[in-house]
Amino acid sequence: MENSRCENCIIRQFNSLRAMSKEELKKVSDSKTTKTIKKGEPLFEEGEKLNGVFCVRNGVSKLSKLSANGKDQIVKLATKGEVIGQRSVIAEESANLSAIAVSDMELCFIPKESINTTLQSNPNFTLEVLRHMAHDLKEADDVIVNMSQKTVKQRVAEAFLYLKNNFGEDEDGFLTLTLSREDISNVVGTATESAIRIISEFKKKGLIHTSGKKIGIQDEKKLQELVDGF
Amino acid sequence: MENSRCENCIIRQFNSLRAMSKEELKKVSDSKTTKTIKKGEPLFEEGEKLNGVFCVRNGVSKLSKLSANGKDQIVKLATKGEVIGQRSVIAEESANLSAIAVSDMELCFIPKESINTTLQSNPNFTLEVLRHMAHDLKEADDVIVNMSQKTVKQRVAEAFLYLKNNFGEDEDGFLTLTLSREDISNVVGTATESAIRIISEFKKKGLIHTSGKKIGIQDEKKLQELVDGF
DNA sequence: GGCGTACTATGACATTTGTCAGCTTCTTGG
DNA sequence: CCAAGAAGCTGACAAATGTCATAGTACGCC
Repeated sequence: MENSRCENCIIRQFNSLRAMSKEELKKVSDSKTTKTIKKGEPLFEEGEKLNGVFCVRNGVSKLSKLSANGKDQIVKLATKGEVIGQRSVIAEESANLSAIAVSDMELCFIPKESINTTLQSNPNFTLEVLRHMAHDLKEADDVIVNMSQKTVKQRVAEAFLYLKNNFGEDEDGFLTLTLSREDISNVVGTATESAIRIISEFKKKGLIHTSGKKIGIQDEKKLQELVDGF
Repeated sequence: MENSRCENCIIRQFNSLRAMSKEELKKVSDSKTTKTIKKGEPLFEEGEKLNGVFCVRNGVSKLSKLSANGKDQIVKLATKGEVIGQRSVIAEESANLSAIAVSDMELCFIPKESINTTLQSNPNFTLEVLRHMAHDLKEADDVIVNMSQKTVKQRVAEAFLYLKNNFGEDEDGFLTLTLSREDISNVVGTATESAIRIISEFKKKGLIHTSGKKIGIQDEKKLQELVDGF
């Protein structure tokens, strides 16, 4: 694959790898491998030992955890530029979450040795990773509050706005990232039927429009008001 | 206060400060101040700019966030040995959560300059902080799953087991950390009345016993079964 | 082009949880 | 020691959400 040297990779600008030195990047680039993962296939599963991290070049992965009642809860959606699996590698634990592609993906796999060596020697890189993790932690705290204090309807509305802000819309005004109804319900933390019902309601009220699985936002303002509790 | 030099502080063994060098600790110790906070008083409030971090020597603080519906959600309980506020200092953001003492507290305030200097120069320290944050992030992810997939009853049961495992019991078999019913409901993410009702039910079923606000665990096994969904 | 499977949709109903109202019991300050 | 406010408790009811059943729809595969 051309242009596949980390030193030249634009993606890198968006994640902590930008704090690496030229030499460190060179080593990473030599040790990395490129992977293609099809929609629906796993990058890794909960409980698995990770031998490195994944840097997303293209596509989207859901990070989810199976709960006792047999339902998956999607904790995060990771996209272009994000690094997946760093938490487990840093804590030297097996994966707490499963990572499954929700669209075809292209990613680089970086062995943990490259990461660990740099973590121990380059404080700038470590600090950069730390800042990213601090950000993730804040987001996780916010999700906790939303989950426990907002209604399902509010969370569905919020999910749509999130999808628009983070993945954008296509030329026809539909959300670029199309999730199945089940995935939506797993993001929101509710039964699939409940999510579908709310989608129908939003459609009737003119807040969104749909075409097959695709969803488009029609009245962003009202959706936002709903999220904020009027 | 005697024995108040960081170099001699036992508390330090439990948190990332243990990765500091002798000289760094000396500087921290010279710049730190000791504070006493009474039960119910805030360490800081959501949105406030933090000029440093708090190292807990004694007592417990709740970290919570106010949601749009006017209810507090308690995201974490921090106790002896834990460092509060590091996320905000590292991300250079204002506090995302409020910290309020749930028992009388004794803590050290460490100005952010001491922290930031060490973060930039001592990779061991940075890595140690990173590991702690990775652990917090995992816990937060687990809370998200619990919040969205478990019933209120399961979460209440889990909260009691958590309180026992993390704060212990007194000689009479009551949980050492006594929370108000409202705080319990804010941990669990439910209405106060719902929490009270479930406490009554657990009492009737012989899972717990109470005396005033104090709660004691009677049948840990059954509580655990409840959490796991029978 | 049609068949089968998986996804979407909707109704009916059960269960869980929240809200409001009123009462009781602590706790605290004067 | 008493008064008053806060916290705990309970019932009745409403609202939100989950579950089960069933039917329609899309889509890949042969």
